[in-house]
Amino acid sequence: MRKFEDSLPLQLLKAREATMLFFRPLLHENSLTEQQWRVLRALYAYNEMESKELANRCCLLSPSLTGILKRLQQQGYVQRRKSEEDQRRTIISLTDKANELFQRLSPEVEASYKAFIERYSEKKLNELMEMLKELSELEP
Amino acid sequence: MRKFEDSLPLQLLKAREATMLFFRPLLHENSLTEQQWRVLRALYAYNEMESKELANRCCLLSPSLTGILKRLQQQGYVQRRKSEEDQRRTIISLTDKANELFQRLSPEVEASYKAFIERYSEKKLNELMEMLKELSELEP
DNA sequence: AATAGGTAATTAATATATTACTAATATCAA
DNA sequence: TTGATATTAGTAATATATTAATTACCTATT
Repeated sequence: MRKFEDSLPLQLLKAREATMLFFRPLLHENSLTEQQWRVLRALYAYNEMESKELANRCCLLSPSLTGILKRLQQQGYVQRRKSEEDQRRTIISLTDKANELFQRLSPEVEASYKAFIERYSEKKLNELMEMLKELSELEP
Repeated sequence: MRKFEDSLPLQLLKAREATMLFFRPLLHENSLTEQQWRVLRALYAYNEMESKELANRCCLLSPSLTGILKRLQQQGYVQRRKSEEDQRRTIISLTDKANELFQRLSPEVEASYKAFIERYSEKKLNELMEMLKELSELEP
């Protein structure tokens, strides 16, 4: 059988862990989890979204998202409202407080990204991103 | 700021998710979680290991590993013993039952791997693995 | 021998992941 | 319009992730 270290899922996990070492301290300083930041970032990029679309974009399952949103709402970062057309749907958006947080943090996140690129190389990053995107779209 | 979808951690997550679609059904049929299988696989490859080394190889933190081992032990798949030289260390090994499970499953896992390669291409997989391994070794 | 400092594993507390299930609403065919 | 079916969000239960704190043991120094 394939060697243990030659498992693609394991290497994807390790690569992600190594990458997050560049960003985690910054998030941690601001009392944000990875997932919370992912949600804030998606909402900032798309203004507002239904819960389901948000989950898809953030690669989260809806029970996870429910809890994440509950805590983000408690901290005053997001608000929910029901869709007019379809009462099943919830629409999520950022508060002003969240927009301020985002604008304060985003330059630092970009700086971390820059530090990452200096260690890894921009060319390799672009190649890697291409391969990952192709892989993401694969279906069994 | 960088586009939301151009986040490397997000793409690593999505790529891993897409990859796991090829393997998860098989594990699920056998009532194993990803993490449990990762631990079994590492122990099969290295015969026995201290808890700390096992955690490192599997990319798990020790509190997670504690719970995973507890459940694997309850199901009769692993056994623990204290190290003779250093009473702080625990040495983990597979039971016969686990070795049998592993030998029964590994051909099916390899078959899933083959199915994956047919959809993604072996050449790309090798290139991707190289880039991931290099990334894994990166330090901030 | 006694103590200070370090390490390995675990526990505690909280956040998230995963699967199964439920409640409410929407859609569509009969 | 009703009744079967599908969809969305959420709940419940269990497994794992994460950080902090604890316990037991080791090591070196005094």
